[in-house]
Parts: sequence; C-alpha cells; structure tokens
Amino acid sequence: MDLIRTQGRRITRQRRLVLETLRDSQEHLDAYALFERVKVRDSKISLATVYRSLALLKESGLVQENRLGEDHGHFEATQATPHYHFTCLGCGCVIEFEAPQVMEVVATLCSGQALQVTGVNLHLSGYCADCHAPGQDGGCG
Amino acid sequence: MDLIRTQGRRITRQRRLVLETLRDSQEHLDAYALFERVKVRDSKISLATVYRSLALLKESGLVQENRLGEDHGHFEATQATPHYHFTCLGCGCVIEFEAPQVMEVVATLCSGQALQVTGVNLHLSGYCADCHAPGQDGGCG
DNA sequence: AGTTTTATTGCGAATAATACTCATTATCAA
DNA sequence: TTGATAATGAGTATTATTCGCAATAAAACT
Ligand SMILES: [Mn+2]
Ligand SMILES: [Mn+2]
Ligand SMILES: [Zn+2]
Ligand SMILES: [Zn+2]
Repeated sequence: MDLIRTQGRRITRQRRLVLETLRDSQEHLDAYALFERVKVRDSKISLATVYRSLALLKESGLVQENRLGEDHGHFEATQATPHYHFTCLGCGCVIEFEAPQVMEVVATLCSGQALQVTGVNLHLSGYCADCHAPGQDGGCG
Repeated sequence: MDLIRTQGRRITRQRRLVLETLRDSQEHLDAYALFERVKVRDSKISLATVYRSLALLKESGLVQENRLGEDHGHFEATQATPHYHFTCLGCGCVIEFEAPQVMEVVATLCSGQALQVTGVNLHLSGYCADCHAPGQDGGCG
C-alpha cells in the first residue's frame, strides 16, 4: 500500500478502506456493491471516491478488475498466483481456476511476434455443475 | 443466415446489411463505427437497429462480440477457426492469434469440474513490436 | 503543534454505451 | 394479395463511469 505514496499521491482513509474491504470479502464485487460495504464503515464516502480509489489501486497493482460478461467491472484484491474466471449463466456464480497454459501462450507471442504483454484476461462462461441439465448440449465432450 | 428464420424471426434488409458490412470489413468494429458504415448503404437505418441486429446475429453464432479493454464491445463476423486478441495500448492495433492451449484448459475444466463452457474470451493487452521501447520492462522474458 | 501546500473528497452534473417505448413499416405465411 | 405480427426509426430512458468544483485533509515544513 505504501508504494502509492510515490509521485505525490496520498494514502487516505478512503483508499485504505476500499482495499481492506476488498481483501476481507473474498468475492468479486462490482463498484456499487463495494461502495455499499465501504459505506458501513464510512457513511460519508461517495461512489465517485470508490471508483477513483479502485482506479488508483489498479494502477499500483493491488487490485484487479475483471470483466465477467456483464456491462460493468468486478474487482478483487490481487492474489499471490494469477488465476482466471468462469461465470455461470444460470446462477451467476464465479469459479476461479489456474491455467499455466495461458502463460505459455503469452510466452509464445512474446518471442514469436515481439509483443510485450502487460495484461491477461481469460473469461469463460457457461453452466456450472448445478445448473446444466445433463442432457443439454454443451461446449465440451 | 437462414437459420435466423426459426422461432418466427425474420430476415430483414437491415440484418443482412449489418452482417455483410461486418464480413466485408475484416476489422473489429464497434457498434457506432459499424453504424456509420452501414448508413452509407442505408441512410435511414438507426443505431438501435444495429444494436438489435448485432444481438440477434450473436445469438445465432454468426457474429462474435469481443471485449478489448474498452468500455464498449467490438464485433466481427465469426471465422472458421476460433482465435483470440491482443490489443496494443500504444497504437490501438488489434492482433489476432490462435491458441489451441485455450481449448485444452476448457477441456480440463469440463471433465475436472463438470463445467459446461459455452463462451471463451481471451484478451491480452500490452505493446506491439512497433510501440514498445526495447529497453522497457515488459511482461515477458 | 500550527501553518502551508495541494492532492483528494463529496456532491451533483455530465458522458457514453446500450436498452426500451411506441407508432409506423415491412416480412412472410396463407 | 392480404393479414398477422415481427422489426424498424426516432426519441427517450437507463446504467456505469467520469468530471467540475468548492470544501477538506494528508503530508511537508516551521
Ligand atoms: Mn478472482
Ligand atoms: Mn478477431
Ligand atoms: Zn450455476
Ligand atoms: Zn502498437
């Protein structure tokens, strides 16, 4: 968190609160849901500040934004190991998974096409085990 | 295109035009850019119809929507082989690439966690060969 | 501890992408 | 050709996110 204090940026109660709240909840909250949770501890905080804090925390790498197929972002505190997401179109649950193959793809592109990759986003959607009818035709064998 | 005519849906001049325009341009157009191109051939078409047509064509699998890190979608006619996207944060160019490893990941999740995957979206961002300074620290070795 | 500097906040208003309403038009089955 | 109704165009509404600005507070300085 202290690495924010570069370039004259300040550590504020609001920014600390946004990060803590995100870390405490092991979920993938959207900006408004996070706002509601943060408001419990700071009833005066504004939604704009939540957005601004998230943008800053993202810049510093402490927070990740995930696009999970909806028209708004979902946020989570950065984990130790990179992971990706599956969302169920039935119940809306989010399942995290690791996939080292993705980094192999990235490595191939780096050497093959001289691309410098700074962001990786893999999002799968479909139906979780609870939601898909066993007879239904799905996306895998 | 004819498979649209199921469930009482109709093939209209506008829908045909949206699909054709998308097929002709081998680009990743957003809804508004597509609207402008379509308007050349049908000056009366409305933006709402472009959105509605895209939604329908997506449903029928003829069109893919890609989220490329911006706050709006980009569309392309469905290709023979699935592919993924890299966007350059410098110049904005979009580079397509194939990556069979992604489907291995999907297969693993299908058998391992009984997930039914219907949508796959992999998006990389960073700097293309023209844009990254050779000395800069990037995301690969 | 008090003062100064200026980054940050809260609030409301502004934007931008996309969806909706509804009267009119056009597709298509009969 | 006609009738039933799906789709369109135009405008409006909605939603996520950003912006402008006066008031506030974090950090640097005394
Ligand atoms: Mn996660
Ligand atoms: Mn493409
Ligand atoms: Zn589910
Ligand atoms: Zn570039």
